[in-house]
Amino acid sequence: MYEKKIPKDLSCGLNIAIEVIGGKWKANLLANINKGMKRPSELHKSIPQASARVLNQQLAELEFHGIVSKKIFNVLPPKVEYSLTEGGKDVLEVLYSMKSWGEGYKKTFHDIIKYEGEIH
Amino acid sequence: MYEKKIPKDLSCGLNIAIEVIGGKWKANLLANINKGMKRPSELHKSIPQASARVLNQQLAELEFHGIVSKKIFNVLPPKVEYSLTEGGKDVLEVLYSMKSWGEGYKKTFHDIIKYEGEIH
DNA sequence: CCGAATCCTCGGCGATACTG
DNA sequence: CAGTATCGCCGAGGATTCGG
Repeated sequence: MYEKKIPKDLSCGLNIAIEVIGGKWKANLLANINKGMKRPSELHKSIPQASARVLNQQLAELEFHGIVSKKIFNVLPPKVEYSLTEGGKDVLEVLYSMKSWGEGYKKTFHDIIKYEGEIH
Repeated sequence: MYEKKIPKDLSCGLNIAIEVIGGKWKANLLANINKGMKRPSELHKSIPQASARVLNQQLAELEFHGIVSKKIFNVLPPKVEYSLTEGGKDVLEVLYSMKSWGEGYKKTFHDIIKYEGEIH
């Protein structure tokens, strides 16, 4: 279910990082979980661009990789909460690094995107 | 050519980082360029899992976003070299962060993958 | 060697409906 | 509310060809 068809060189730490947190929405999910949004419906609200189904898949992979843990409450209506594992908290450093760079790059980026809009 | 269909919230630095360097092979390309592999054929050899065409697309996006610059030599046979721009060098910090985390996570990761192989 | 153009395949993802 | 199953579309990306 979680097999990747493309055999990357997984002896390199960079590739492992890409594999584990490089998914389309994984960094966002982790950031939101860290902010305290733990339930699937909350996460979906904060990332409406992706369907609940896809977010579930990404969360399942994160859980499989040991980055988040899933707690299921047997109540009605059902309740599920995700949280970062101890090991998962280490990836926050990576997220901070990405966010920090992105903030600094924001102006340049938006200038480029604006230009792109004009030539279209 | 470079438009993204999915409108993310681009006011967040994290999303910008994902947008610019989150492509499937971009981090690898940047790492290899930084290592001194500058020609398309070299890059393709170092990342044989992706076709030359796809690598070209990713490089074009990196160039469009101002992370790498492309130098074309008008000689026969043709010669092209990519290099990091001044601004592009800043992303190396992010790559280091990812690689560092990945190295630390390597053992756990491979244990999980191994287990996955067994249950298949 | 570089890369544009073409064709074609395949799987990611949305939509919907259903169960617990 | 959470999660699975099914269907169908669309586009990313591989393979190939050609031109410079």
